[in-house]
Parts: sequence; structure tokens; C-alpha cells
Amino acid sequence: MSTAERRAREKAQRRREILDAARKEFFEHGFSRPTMDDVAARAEVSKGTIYLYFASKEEILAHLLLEGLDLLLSHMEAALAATLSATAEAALRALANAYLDFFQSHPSYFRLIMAFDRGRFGESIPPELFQQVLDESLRGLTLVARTIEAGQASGEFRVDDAWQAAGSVWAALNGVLVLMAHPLRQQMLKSDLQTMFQATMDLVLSGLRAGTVDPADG
Amino acid sequence: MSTAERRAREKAQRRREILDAARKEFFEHGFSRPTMDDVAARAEVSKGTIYLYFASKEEILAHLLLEGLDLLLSHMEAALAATLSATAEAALRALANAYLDFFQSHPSYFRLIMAFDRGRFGESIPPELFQQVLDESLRGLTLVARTIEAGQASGEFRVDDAWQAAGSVWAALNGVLVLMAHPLRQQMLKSDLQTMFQATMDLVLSGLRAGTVDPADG
DNA sequence: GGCGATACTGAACGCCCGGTCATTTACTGA
DNA sequence: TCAGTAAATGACCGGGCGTTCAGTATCGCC
Repeated sequence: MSTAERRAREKAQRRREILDAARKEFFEHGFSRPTMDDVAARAEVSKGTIYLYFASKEEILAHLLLEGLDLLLSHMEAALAATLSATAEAALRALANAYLDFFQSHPSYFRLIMAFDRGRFGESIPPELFQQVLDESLRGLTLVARTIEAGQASGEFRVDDAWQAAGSVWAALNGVLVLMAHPLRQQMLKSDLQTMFQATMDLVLSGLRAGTVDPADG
Repeated sequence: MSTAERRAREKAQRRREILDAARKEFFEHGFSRPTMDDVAARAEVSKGTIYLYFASKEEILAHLLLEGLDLLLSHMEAALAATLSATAEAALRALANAYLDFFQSHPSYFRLIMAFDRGRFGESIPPELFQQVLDESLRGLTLVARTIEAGQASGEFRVDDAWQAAGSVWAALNGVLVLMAHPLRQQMLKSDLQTMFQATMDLVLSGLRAGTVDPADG
């Protein structure tokens, strides 16, 4: 009996080793360049072995993507948990900073998430994985939307549709990260990512406070 | 003498034909899938001929990219020209709508611009073309920055740094387009691109009017 | 009419790579 | 000890594709 258990443990371990090797390869050399042979060499197994654990190259990437989303979500949830009793604005700032942190600490995961968003996979990965990714994605947006709803309730934010506002906030922050990812942009705008990110957050928060209804009035 | 001129005309014409064929192929099937054989077949020339007019596949894409940027800039400039004597807010809305129009009328050019932004080329294309792309890109941002400066001057907008604000605005609008490009997103947020785009623009404008300095005060 | 120049052609080159499967190796329980 | 099984191997397959270049066709001028 214990033999079977050990076997299962070893199998899981091997799988993890392959995933670790793939992560290193992909994060070091981009998501296209590395070949299955590269990953195999790094994992110190033969190429055939990889296919005993994963159905395809894309499936490996899909698993890494899920890792990244999990990490991002846990960052965001931790940030929210730490500001439970604060104002909605503070909570929203905490969420945004968690996203910025994630971008800076795990740029490759960020790039992978963006690649998925662009439809890099979508075909050719198991629908069940695909659904998981969508669910995680939705959970993230939900955190933002709920925070904005709290701000609506407390009167901090004057917006009609919290989900729409959440979409705008997410789009704006994401937009800054994508835009400023390029060093050339930082040159063009003569400011760095941090500064631009905070400025955008300030702008958006100012908009949320002022509300988009009845611009001239309070 | 006229012979040489005709020759030159014909050469330019052939070049245009190849570019037209490449545009169709790339816009129909994505920027990677089509092969040089596909482009050649579509242009009704042999593959070798293409290399008499372009140095590489990437260079062709770079020229298409420039076309796209030109088109976008002319849209934006036309929009600005039509609102010369209006408020800064109206002008900024006109710019934004021009961008939205561009996205909707020429989605493939938009995707190409985004691909460049991601660094899809950057290596392997002539530095002179690369520089041209950066210049155009900067011109676009300049239009936004100047408009915001006008709003600063007129007192419509309360921001310290017009360029920074321009970056935020650009990032936010770009972010919405990228975010909502996916049909799944529209489902998640239960609203369409148009609505989200306008909502984001409203939010951002509200922020510009309110200013990001001294939040509680006017 | 023929010669040089210019334009064009497409077979061939060189290289890359994801995925498969017959075979070998390692282990285990009787 | 050995047969049965699970795991691992890596040569091989089938395909793809950007780029080159030796050879061919076309044109215009003397």
C-alpha cells in the first residue's frame, strides 16, 4: 500500500520538477522561444517524459498562467484583508498597489496573463483549464467592484454602476502597466512607472469621488 | 528619359501591390500565420520578387505599422481641427472618439500597433523605420498633452503635469480598448465597448476637472 | 539584330520543432 | 529469481518556412 503512495508522491514531484523547469525556461527566454527539448534538458528528463505529464506545450503554459493568477489574487486578497475597516478609497489604493507590486515582483507572470488576454491560447487548451482562468479573472474584478460598491454605500464614491467603474479602474491601471512596461515610454513621458501609476490612480480616484453624473453639481 | 520615369512608376506600383497583398493576408489571418509564399501568391509574383522590394517579412510589417500610425494620427488631427475653438474637454472627447473610431474601423492596424508596443519587432527592422514609428507615437501623445495644457490654461482642468495626465488618459483609453477587445470581457462586465469607453472617458474627465491636488478642496 | 541591363522566377537550402512510439530500464511482489 | 508493470527514453516523423541565387525572360537602345 505504501508503495503506491510513494509512487504517487514521486509522480507529483516529477510533475512539479517539469513545471519548475518550464517556468524557468519560459520566464528567462519568453513564451515562444524555448523548445520542448530545452524544457526537458532543464528538467533533466527526456522530451518523451514531459508528455507523460502534460498533453502539450500550451497546456504547460496554461498551468503557469493559473499559477500567476492565483498569485495575483492572493496578493489582492491579502491587501484587502489588511484594510477591512478602512475607507473605500484606502482599500482601492491597497488593491491597486497590490497589482503594481505583482507587476514589479513577477513581470513574467504579468506578461503571461496579458498574453492569454490577447488570445495566445484559448484554443488548444482543455476547456476546463480555460474556465478556471476565466473564473480567477472574474474573481479579481469582483474584488474591485465590491470595493467600489462599499464606497458607493458610504457615499465616498458617486458612480451609478460599480461594475462599470471597476472595469474603468482596471482598464486604466492595466493600461499604465502595459504602457510603461517599455523603457522608451518612460523616456517619452519623462516619468517612471511608479509615478505614472500613482498619478493615474489619483486621477481615477478623483473621478470616482466627483462622480460622473451631473458634472457641475454635487 | 521618359522610359526611366515609367520604370520608376512601375517599380513603385509593384511595391504597392506587394504591400497591398501583404496587408490583406496579415489582416485576414494574423501577423504570424501567413507565409511569404502566401503573400507572393496573393500579389501574383514569385517569392523571390518580394525580396527585391523588401528586405524581410518583418520589414513589410513595419511598413504596415507605419501606415496604421499615419492613419491614426490623421484621424486624431482631423478631430482636433474640427474642435479648434471648443472647450478643452470637447477637444479631448473628440480625440478620444477618434481613437475609438480608429479601433473600430481598423482593428487590425490597432492590433499591429499593440504588437509593436509589446516589442514584437524592435530588433530586426531598420533603425530608421523604428525611429519613425517612435516619432509618430510621440506626435499622438503630444496632441493629447497639448489639449490638456489648453485645459490647464483655461482653468478647465486642475492638473500639475499635463504630460503626466496625458499619459494617464492615453493609458486608460488604451486599456479599455485592450480589455474590451475580448467578447468574454463584455460578458463579464455586462456592457459593450462603446459604453465602457464612454464611462471611462467620463471618469477620467471628471478627474481632470476635479484635479488631483488637494482632494477635499477647490 | 543583338547586347547589356533590369526584373523576375522558383527550386533548393538550412534550419527549426512539437509530438510519437518502439524499445529499454527500473522496480516490485510473489 | 523472474515475470509483470510502470516509467522513461530519444530517434524519428511529418511538417513548416524565411531567405537565397543561378538561371530565365523582358526591355530598350545602338
